[in-house]
Amino acid sequence: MLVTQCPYRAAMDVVLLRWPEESPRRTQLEMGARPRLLLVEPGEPPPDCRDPLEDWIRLPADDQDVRARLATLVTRSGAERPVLDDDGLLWFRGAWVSLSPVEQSLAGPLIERFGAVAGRDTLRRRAWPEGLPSRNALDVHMVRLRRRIAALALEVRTVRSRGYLLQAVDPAR
Amino acid sequence: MLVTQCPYRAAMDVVLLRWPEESPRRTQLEMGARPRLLLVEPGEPPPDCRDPLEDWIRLPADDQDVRARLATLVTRSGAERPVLDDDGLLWFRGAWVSLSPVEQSLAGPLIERFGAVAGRDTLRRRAWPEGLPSRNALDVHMVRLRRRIAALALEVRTVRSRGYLLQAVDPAR
DNA sequence: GAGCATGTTTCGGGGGTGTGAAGGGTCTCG
DNA sequence: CGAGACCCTTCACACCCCCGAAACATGCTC
Repeated sequence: MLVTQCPYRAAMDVVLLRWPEESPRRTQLEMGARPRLLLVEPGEPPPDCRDPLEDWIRLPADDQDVRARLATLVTRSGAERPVLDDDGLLWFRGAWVSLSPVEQSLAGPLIERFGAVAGRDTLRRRAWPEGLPSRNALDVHMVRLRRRIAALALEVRTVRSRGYLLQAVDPAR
Repeated sequence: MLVTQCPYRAAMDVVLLRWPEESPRRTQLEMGARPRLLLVEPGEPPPDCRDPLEDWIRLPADDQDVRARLATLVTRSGAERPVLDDDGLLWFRGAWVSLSPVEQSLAGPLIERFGAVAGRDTLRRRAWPEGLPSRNALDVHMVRLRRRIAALALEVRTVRSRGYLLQAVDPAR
């Protein structure tokens, strides 16, 4: 039996932490691309937030204000998808890798169905409309694509006898 | 040669507007991709900000808090770019190096497309409209340009069979 | 002459793609 | 329970082409 998972992309939970007390944890969360809201102690200078997945609010704060900022972070974290630009660069969270022509063809359907399964047939037809060159060409190119996108914290997971699924690497793991 | 001033690219101004009074203007600014900070009147519910170029703050607010949010928006909007001045000096983050004529021609397209790929053909035509002197003249000059701009923490990255991409060196690496 | 800008040659590294082969994991059928 | 079929992963290799970089040559300017 397969692991039953939420079939749509669940927005990631926002982590609340105190500023500046918990600053080490902030760095750690940034590495994992986890959305976070810094609660700034009265009198302390506010942090320098460059990451769109980070926000802060001055204490004491309105409850509705905190909720509004949390909602924004949830929206932003759930909306982020990889993008393949016209120059063959795959962008994700501000970083990029360059893809070879075949890899671009494969990445297309995977990105369109980001978080859901793209069938092997779909991928085959997109990369080789004239027919597959050899029996395992798709598999080999998938290995190569996997290795590349690992640098962006993306992964391709196999769904046996169905196809492949592109998703962000779970930072908790 | 006299350098009179640093030609910093003016960071795009952040527009301050009152919320919810000036809500029509907000839409207008969003269309124009202008960064903006909404000043939320006491008691009013905060806006739903999805755009990374938008932020809000509850009134009354600390002066340092407003400045911090403005600074964040400036950073996000004014992705700072290198500038090539009329004297052949390439400026970036307050420092400069001087470029030879050919290097200036090459730097032009790279700066215009800062962060994206500039095609080899584009670069060739810009530097040698009459035709490339030899097979790998472009490569050689690119090596020389690379060496120079390294002092500014800039780098040219190759995108194989497509062209070159100019970007700031990632300090995390 | 010293130093710089530019062009040219040459060697070598490494990417992009296809192919064969070995091997592991899972399911099914006897 | 074991054998085999099926699906997928991974490695190693071959081939071609793109590009990097050093070294050298030439001409120009101060």
